[in-house]
Amino acid sequence: MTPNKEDYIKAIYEHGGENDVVTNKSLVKALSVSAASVTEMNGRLLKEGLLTHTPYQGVRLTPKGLQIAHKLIRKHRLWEVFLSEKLGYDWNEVHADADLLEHASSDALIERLDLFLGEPQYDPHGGVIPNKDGTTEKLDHTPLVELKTGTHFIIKEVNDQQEFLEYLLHKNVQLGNEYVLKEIEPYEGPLTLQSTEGLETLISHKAAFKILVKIVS
Amino acid sequence: MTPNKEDYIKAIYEHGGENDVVTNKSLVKALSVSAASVTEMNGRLLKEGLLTHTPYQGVRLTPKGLQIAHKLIRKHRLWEVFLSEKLGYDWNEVHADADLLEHASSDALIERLDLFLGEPQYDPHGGVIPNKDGTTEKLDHTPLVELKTGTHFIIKEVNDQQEFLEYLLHKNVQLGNEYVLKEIEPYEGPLTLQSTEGLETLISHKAAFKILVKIVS
DNA sequence: TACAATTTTTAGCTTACCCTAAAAATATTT
DNA sequence: AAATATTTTTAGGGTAAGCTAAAAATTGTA
Repeated sequence: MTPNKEDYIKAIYEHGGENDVVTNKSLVKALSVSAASVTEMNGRLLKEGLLTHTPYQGVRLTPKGLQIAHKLIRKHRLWEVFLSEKLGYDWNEVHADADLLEHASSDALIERLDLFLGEPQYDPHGGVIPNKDGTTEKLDHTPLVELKTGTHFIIKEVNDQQEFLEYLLHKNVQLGNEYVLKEIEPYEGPLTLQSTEGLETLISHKAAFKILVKIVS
Repeated sequence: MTPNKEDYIKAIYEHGGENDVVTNKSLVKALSVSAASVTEMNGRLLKEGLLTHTPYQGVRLTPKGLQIAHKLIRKHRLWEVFLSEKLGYDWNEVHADADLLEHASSDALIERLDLFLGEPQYDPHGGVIPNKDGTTEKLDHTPLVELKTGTHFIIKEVNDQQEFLEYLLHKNVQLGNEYVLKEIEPYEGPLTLQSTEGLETLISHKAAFKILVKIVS
C-alpha cells in the first residue's frame, strides 16, 4: 500500500519528530519509498505548515503537525485495543489492521469507540493512548539498553512492529514481567535477562532499544 | 471524498448491475462525479474483467465484479451492525462511517468482527448481510410502491441513505411496524399508511420505492 | 585539504483518480 | 423523417502519489 500524508506524519513523529530533526533517510526506510518521494512529500507538508525543514538535515513537526500525529496515534492505539480485547487478536497481529482503520475513522467514531472500550489508557504493547485533546501522558520508562547490570525492572512498553513482537514472543518476553539485567556483552552484544523464576534470556542490543521498562531497584 | 474503484462497483451493484445494465447517468448521480469520469472508470473496470460494457447502454457486473460487490456489502453491513449495536449509533447515523470502514477492512478482520457480533443476518435497516462465500440470501420483500390498497404488511427493509432515514424517522416509520395501505393518490401522489394503532402517515411515491415490506394479507 | 562516499534534491515520467468542453451517438419530439 | 434534446465518449488538462537517474550538497576519510 502506498503511504499517504498521514503515514508520513506518523512516521516522523515515531522517529522523534517532536523534539529532533528526522532525516529523509530514516523516512525512506520506515515508509519503503524512494528518497525522491520523501523530498517531495516534505515539500507538501511544509506548504501545509505541518513541519519545518532544514535542507539536507531533515524535518521536524510543527505544533499543528504534532497534533495530527497525536490524533493518529490515538486512533491507531484505540483500534489496537479493540482488535485485541474484542476481536481476540494476539498482540502481534493488531498492527497491520489498526494501520488501515486509523485512516478511516472519523473523530466522532473514535470517541464512541473510546467509550465502548472503557477509555483505556494503554494499548496492547503498553503504549500510552493520547487524550482526546491531543496531549499525551509522559511516562518515565527507560529503554532497556540504558540500564546497568544488576538492575531489577518490569517490562512496560514495547515497539509494535509485527516481526519484533514475534521475536519477543519467541523469547517469552511479556508486558508486566519482572527481570534482572544479569550481563551486558560489550561491543553492542546481547543483554542477559533473568526472570524472577530464574530463567535466562538473551536480548540483542538492537532489540534493547525497543523495550521500555520501569526500574524497580 | 473522491470515490474509488470499490465505490463504483458497489454503486453499480446497488443500481441493479447484477441483472440489468446500469447507465452512466445513474452512476454520475450516485457518485457525484462527471460523466467523463464514469466513462473512464468503466474502461478501467472493464480491463480488469469486473464488468461488461455495451457502448451508450451501460455496464453490468461480471461474476468477478459481483463477488467484489457482495464482499463490500458484507463489510459495510457488518460495520453498520457494529456501529449501531456496540457504539450506540442511531440507525440514520451509521452509513457514512461504515462507508469509510468498509474500504479499510481486511477479510480476516471482517470474519472476526462477524463472530464478535454473533454472525448477524441483517443490518440495522433490514438489509441482508451476504455470507462469507459471497452468496446472499434472497428475501421476497416487495417494494411498498407495488402494493394494492387494502394490503396489510410489515416494514422489513429500507434504503440506508442518511436523509431518507431522517425522513422515515420524521414519519415514525420503523422496521417491524405493521400497517395497512389505505389509499394511493393517482399520478404518483402519496400513499396513506395506517398503523395498527390507527395512526395515519403519508409516504411519498418516490419514498415508497425505497421501503421493502412483507405482505401479511 | 581534497577525494570519496553518502544523502538529498532536481528533472522528467507513470498511474489513478479528477475535471471541462466539444464531438459523436442515441433518444425524443415535432 | 428531421430537428432537438439528452447521454456518452473523446480530447486535453490537473493533482497527488510513485519511480529512476543524474546533479548537487554534505559528510567522512585519506
